[in-house]
Amino acid sequence: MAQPEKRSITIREVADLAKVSIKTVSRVINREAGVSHETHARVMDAIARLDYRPNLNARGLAGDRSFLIGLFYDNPSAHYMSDVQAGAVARCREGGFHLLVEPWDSTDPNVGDQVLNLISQLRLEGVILTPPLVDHAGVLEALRASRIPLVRIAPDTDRETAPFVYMDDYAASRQMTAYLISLGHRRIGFLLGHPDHGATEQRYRGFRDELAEHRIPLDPDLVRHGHFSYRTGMACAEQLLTLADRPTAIFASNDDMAAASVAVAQRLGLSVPADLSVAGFDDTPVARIIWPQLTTIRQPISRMAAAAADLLIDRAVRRQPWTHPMPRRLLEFEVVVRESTAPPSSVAALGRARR
Amino acid sequence: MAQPEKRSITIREVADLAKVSIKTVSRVINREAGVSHETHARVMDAIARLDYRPNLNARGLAGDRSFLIGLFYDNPSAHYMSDVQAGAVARCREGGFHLLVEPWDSTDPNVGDQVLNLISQLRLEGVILTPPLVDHAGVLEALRASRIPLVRIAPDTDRETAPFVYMDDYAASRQMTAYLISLGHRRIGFLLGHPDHGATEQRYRGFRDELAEHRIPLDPDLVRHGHFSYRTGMACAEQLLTLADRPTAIFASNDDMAAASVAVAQRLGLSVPADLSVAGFDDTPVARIIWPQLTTIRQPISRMAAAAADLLIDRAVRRQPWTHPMPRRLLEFEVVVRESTAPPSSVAALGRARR
DNA sequence: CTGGCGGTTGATAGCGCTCACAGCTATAGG
DNA sequence: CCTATAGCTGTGAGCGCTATCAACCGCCAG
Repeated sequence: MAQPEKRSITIREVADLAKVSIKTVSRVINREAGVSHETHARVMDAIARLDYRPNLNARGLAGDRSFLIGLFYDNPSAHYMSDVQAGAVARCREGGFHLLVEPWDSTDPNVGDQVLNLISQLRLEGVILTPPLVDHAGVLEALRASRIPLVRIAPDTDRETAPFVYMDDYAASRQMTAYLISLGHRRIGFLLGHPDHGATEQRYRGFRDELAEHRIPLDPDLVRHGHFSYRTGMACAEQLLTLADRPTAIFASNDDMAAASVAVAQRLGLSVPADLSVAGFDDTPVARIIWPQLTTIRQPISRMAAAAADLLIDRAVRRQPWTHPMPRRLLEFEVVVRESTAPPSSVAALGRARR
Repeated sequence: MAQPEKRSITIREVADLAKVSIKTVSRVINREAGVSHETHARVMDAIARLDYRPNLNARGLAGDRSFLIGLFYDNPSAHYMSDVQAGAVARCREGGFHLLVEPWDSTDPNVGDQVLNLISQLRLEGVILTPPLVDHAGVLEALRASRIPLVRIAPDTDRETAPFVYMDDYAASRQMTAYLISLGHRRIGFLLGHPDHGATEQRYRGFRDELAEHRIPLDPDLVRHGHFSYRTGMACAEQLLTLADRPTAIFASNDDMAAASVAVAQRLGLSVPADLSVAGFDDTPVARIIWPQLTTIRQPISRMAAAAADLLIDRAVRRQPWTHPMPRRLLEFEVVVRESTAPPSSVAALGRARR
């Protein structure tokens, strides 16, 4: 069965139709200056009439480009990655770029090599790195060796060497802590996240400093080490809630652990938020799925990713390396108050008594 | 600051070092037959010594290929997409391909055009389509017009025109229904999914047919229309559970609605599973995050995606169109029994009485 | 009238690879 | 001895685009 060979339109045909040289068409495609208004219009018309789409492979080969940006990750959170991806893809599309997603196994000792291989084959024009891969020494080194433009999302270490985008975990944590204190809580439990994750320390510091600011002593019994997972959250919450002098509120480093705390509380016959307030961090879908819905911090995940893509595209288009100091972008978080927090029952009782 | 210009190794340098022509190197790279063992070894050695990585742009331009497979979606479920992506990426990497993810807005009337544009620019070698985009007429038509190889995941309509991978929603639904019946449930509520989604009908049919098989009459009051969302799930569950003669079990078309049912039940003071059994569908992370954990159906999502990538890569490598009948792959689901289901209290009481 | 200059356009040489086809060598067959 | 065949390797022409640099057209200053 003979296929009607589907040769696609090339730049030459456009040039012929517009009665210009291919170079001029190329100029128009690449938005170069120095094309007269009239010629530009004629070329655009020809492009539209022929439904011409420039071949990216050819553009890439001739110009040593690829119009591809890589999103590298090893984050197990589907929600986080889907937000990142949405933000990055949207921005790429506006800029005429495409997103190539590549998961990496950060425990694989050869991951640096594999990264190098990918990059030199595909000629990626930039790479976005997400936590926790963003702090992986091997990957970072491979990326630097290949001199590929790189933007990091919420990095923890080595912040001077490459541009990054971030939010202020520390400030967010302080703000949430301040909110719990303003409700009247004094005994607040804190659930730490995974020790390898940079945000863990930031969030804890924010909590501690805000307590100190209010001259509330930090009870070490009320601080537990989880790993951001639901399972570890349950264990921590159980320890906290079976304490003789249990906390009136729990601030968990992420929503999964907060959700676990709610579940444990309910199983122990405690009502949330009447007997226990629970606050999370991240505003993942879980926060709205459980009942009561979680008070939490909304991270600007997709906006961070968009900003990262933005930096990369800008650099690729200008074709100029970044200069020191490396650009960075700070994006705003938001404290989202829902149903899982309320004044502690003692205060509430006081309130009722006063009436 | 003068950059030491980083020219990369080309096929010519490999050829020189191996003392062969570039064509022979090309043969080795492409695993073509007809290269003597000795020559092959010499070339491989040169490649390794120079750390040569073929330029994909050049390979693509010369051979009219791209080594790129597109994953097109408009599925709002992060978990679903992340599973799909994981399966597809893994398979692509094994085959030397790369995954380009492209979300589309299926409500945009121009989506067909945009798809066409992307494809002709990037020369994708194949596209994987996920639900519900998989049944979008405009996208499907654009894809067919561009004659690009296409594999659909769990399509509903038009199943003859392109290869697809799927699981048997109908059988899964019957099996879950049978399980509930085997526990002793007779009044079982059913929560329908989104009417546009092909699986909705399949799952409902499975439920109905299994009831019929056991000669259990279908009470129309016990069937409610949700839209796969937590919110609609709550509304439906509320209606069901405030019925005078409420069901002893609810089978929800997906986990979100099942989770909502659990939440509503608990708010109404019903204990799950003692007073109400709840079963879900999909085995999303939610199923394990809520308490009690959901009995549900595990979809082979990432294996479906891997199978889809597999078909595409195989076709790209063979460079032969598929022949009728189009290939299809059926993958196995799994009923995952957790804590949200148990015999109805009447039966349990009976059980206790019998002891 | 000449030279110079900004604005615009075109001719041509690759980019690094694959493909069609030609050429070479060694062995087998007539 | 010549030709046929098979196995392996090389030659040269592009793929569709961008980059370099030259050419051209006014127009103005000297």
